[in-house]
Amino acid sequence: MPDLAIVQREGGYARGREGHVQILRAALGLLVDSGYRAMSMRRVAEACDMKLGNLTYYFPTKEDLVRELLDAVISSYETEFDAIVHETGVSAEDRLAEVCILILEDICTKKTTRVFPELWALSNHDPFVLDRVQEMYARARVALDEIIAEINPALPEDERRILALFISGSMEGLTMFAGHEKPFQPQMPWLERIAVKSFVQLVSTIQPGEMRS
Amino acid sequence: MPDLAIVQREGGYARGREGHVQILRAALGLLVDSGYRAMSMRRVAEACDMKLGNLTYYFPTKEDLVRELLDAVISSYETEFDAIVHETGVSAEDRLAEVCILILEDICTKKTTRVFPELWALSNHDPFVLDRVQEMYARARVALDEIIAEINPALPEDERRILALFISGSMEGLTMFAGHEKPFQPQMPWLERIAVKSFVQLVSTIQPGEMRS
Amino acid sequence: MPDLAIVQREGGYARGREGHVQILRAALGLLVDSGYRAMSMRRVAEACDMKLGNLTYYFPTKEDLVRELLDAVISSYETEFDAIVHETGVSAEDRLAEVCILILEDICTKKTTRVFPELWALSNHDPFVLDRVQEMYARARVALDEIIAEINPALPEDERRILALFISGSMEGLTMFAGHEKPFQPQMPWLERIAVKSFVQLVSTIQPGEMRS
Amino acid sequence: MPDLAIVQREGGYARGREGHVQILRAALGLLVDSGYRAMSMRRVAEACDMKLGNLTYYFPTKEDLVRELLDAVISSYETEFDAIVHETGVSAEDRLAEVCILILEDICTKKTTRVFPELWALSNHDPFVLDRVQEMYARARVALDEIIAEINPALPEDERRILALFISGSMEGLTMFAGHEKPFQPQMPWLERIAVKSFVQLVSTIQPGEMRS
DNA sequence: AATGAATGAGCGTTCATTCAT
DNA sequence: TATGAATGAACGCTCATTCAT
Repeated sequence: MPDLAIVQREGGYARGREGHVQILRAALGLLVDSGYRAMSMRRVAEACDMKLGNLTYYFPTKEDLVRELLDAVISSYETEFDAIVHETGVSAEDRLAEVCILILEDICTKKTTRVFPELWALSNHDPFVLDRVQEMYARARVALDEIIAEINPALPEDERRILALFISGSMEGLTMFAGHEKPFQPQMPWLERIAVKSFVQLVSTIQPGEMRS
Repeated sequence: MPDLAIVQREGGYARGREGHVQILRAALGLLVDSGYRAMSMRRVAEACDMKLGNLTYYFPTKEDLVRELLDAVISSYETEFDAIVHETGVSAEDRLAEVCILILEDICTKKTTRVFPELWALSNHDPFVLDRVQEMYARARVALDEIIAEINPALPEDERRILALFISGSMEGLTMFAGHEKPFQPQMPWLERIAVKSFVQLVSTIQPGEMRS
Repeated sequence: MPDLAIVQREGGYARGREGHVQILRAALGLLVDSGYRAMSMRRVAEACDMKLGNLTYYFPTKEDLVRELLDAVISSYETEFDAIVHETGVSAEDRLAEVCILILEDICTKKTTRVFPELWALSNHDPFVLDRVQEMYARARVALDEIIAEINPALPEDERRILALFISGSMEGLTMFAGHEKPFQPQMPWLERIAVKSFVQLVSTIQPGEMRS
Repeated sequence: MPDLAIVQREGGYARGREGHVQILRAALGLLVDSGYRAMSMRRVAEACDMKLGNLTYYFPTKEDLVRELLDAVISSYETEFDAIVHETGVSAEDRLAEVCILILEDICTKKTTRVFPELWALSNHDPFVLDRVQEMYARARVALDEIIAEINPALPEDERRILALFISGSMEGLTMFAGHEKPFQPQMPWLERIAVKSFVQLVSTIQPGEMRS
């Protein structure tokens, strides 16, 4: 079962919190294993040995469940990203490599390969999902942004941000090709080296104003 | 309404041939505007002023409709890609730039931004969709592959292929950030220049065996 | 494919008659192999390589098809029964045995085992089917009736008829137990001997008025 | 409304238990009055003043409903048969007569006349129904078997069983002719006397090995 | 004779939701 | 907290039938 960053709810009974976690875990499991369509209230209830009626006690509507699940999933990624950032005594280039490899390894996990395409699809038609997902990526880019600033201090802030966006997006795009059970999963190590080389080169050589030319 | 590469049905009356494309167009319209979940047989029928019973005359099962739609959508991209490939009197670097810009512009269209995330999500749980989508990307990489071979002839075939995969994936990953109505859509021109610079640099400088190190 | 006594239709084109037979045969095949529910207009059309529209040219409504099929099936049994009746130089008892064995063997055929329960079920809610089926059985009892008269001439006509009914019904009742692919099909030879012994004994020993006692 | 041997559900509220039997009764009513085809989920729901959605709460699939109904119907016959068996101080012949008359009277009830032909038809294409129905008849033959053993102790077990099968099948076969609203229903009393005479005579006079000759 | 196209009704099933217990 | 019961809408699909071509 995938990890979840459960936001502790203030108040409520002990069992209540447990129930919440149990439900979110079951929902995520269904999402990962069988896709968003399979994540119905009934199946979630069944997956955590709970009757449908009780599930609606915890989450009165499906939207409630989806949003809380979204928060939990995204928070878990955000805390992950926040943890990476600052290492001392390591060159900025090496730290960039580290961050990239960390992200690309994560892409290969079943959870990430399965959940994110669902989120991208949902975000096309649900502004709430869109906001939440973009917010998460923004947080993920903070680390990249800082490293880029170290490597290429001459770059203005807005250009740095676009650069981080490009690097982040670049890696996300490999999900569909080299993610979990995807045809090029075995080639992920090669892709990692390509990515790192390419990103370091890019960040090092790009000139202020070059992308505006 | 988005374009579709409709395989003209031989035989039948004109009315029937019209019905066929009408349905596919309506289905695509729903997929683009409201997502895969909204693409129900009933709504498709309604969207083309047709009764449900008649829709099942054209497409006995939803799977039939989905597959034919998939074929039509993907074929339209494939013919697009095939058309680009060979231009004479232009440097390989410029042609790489052209191909990349073409793909990145396409990513910004509503159709592409909306359809592909749905396909990525579907392909996680539907082997047929996975196959068809990967097949399409393989065709799309042919052009990149040929250009890479020109720029960097020393590169062995398998490494060239991974390079093309990286470049293609890189661009796809920008869909969620700079695609139609996405927060960084206005920055797509910058991203294009970053991408082109980065890819040309990567292809030109990478050494045989480097990605295997 | 089961035999059918096709009533030649006067007039019409050559192909028309062929079509009729072809359809009835296909319908019977479906009825036998998959039951009445599977005998839909669509499946019948498909089973005889015909488009639905054309099937409705031959049989405008399903009722038409069912009734004509019923006529054809039942006629085939009636002609079978009519053929048996008169043999000379054979004792009445032996002829009774022969008729019974013939009927019991017929019960074991796939066609009879499968079709008749459907007819019995249909006849419960469709007076037309009821009439037609009972008419057929009446014809089948004629042979029995004549033989009974020979064996036990003292028996009044109405009692003879009930006797024939009992004997006929007795045998029909074995369909569900010893018919085609039924659990006691291998024991049918034993049942035949029991039946013959029992019926001969019954017909020989029953006294006029005894069943009215 | 016909009788049903309802297995009381443990647990649940009274409302729910009522709903359960209400549904089974309504389903049986439809089966008896209008045949299996009319026993649709929608009509069953309507027949017990229930919405379709609620019916599927009690019986998630139609198969569930059909099987439980089958169990209830067949159980009611089985308990009936089991109750008959042992009477003391009555000759075996008289008990045979009693059992036969009981069965033949039952055949004349609307429920039996209507339900069993449906089951016979269904059992041709549904192994579950076939098993359940044959199992019921096997239970029904136990009583006959014991009585036959008393009347003709010399008969080996396997021959006794076939004899019981013949007698049982004989009577079942009268359903279509003398059952409820069938053309010979008024003659059922005559048929009863014929049957009893015939069966007693058969059981008494048959010799071991005779049916194997 | 035969196909193509369309309708309207019904089927079994799944679903999110609500509310009484 | 938790279960049981109920609703109403939608789903994909099959069907008998009709009619233009």
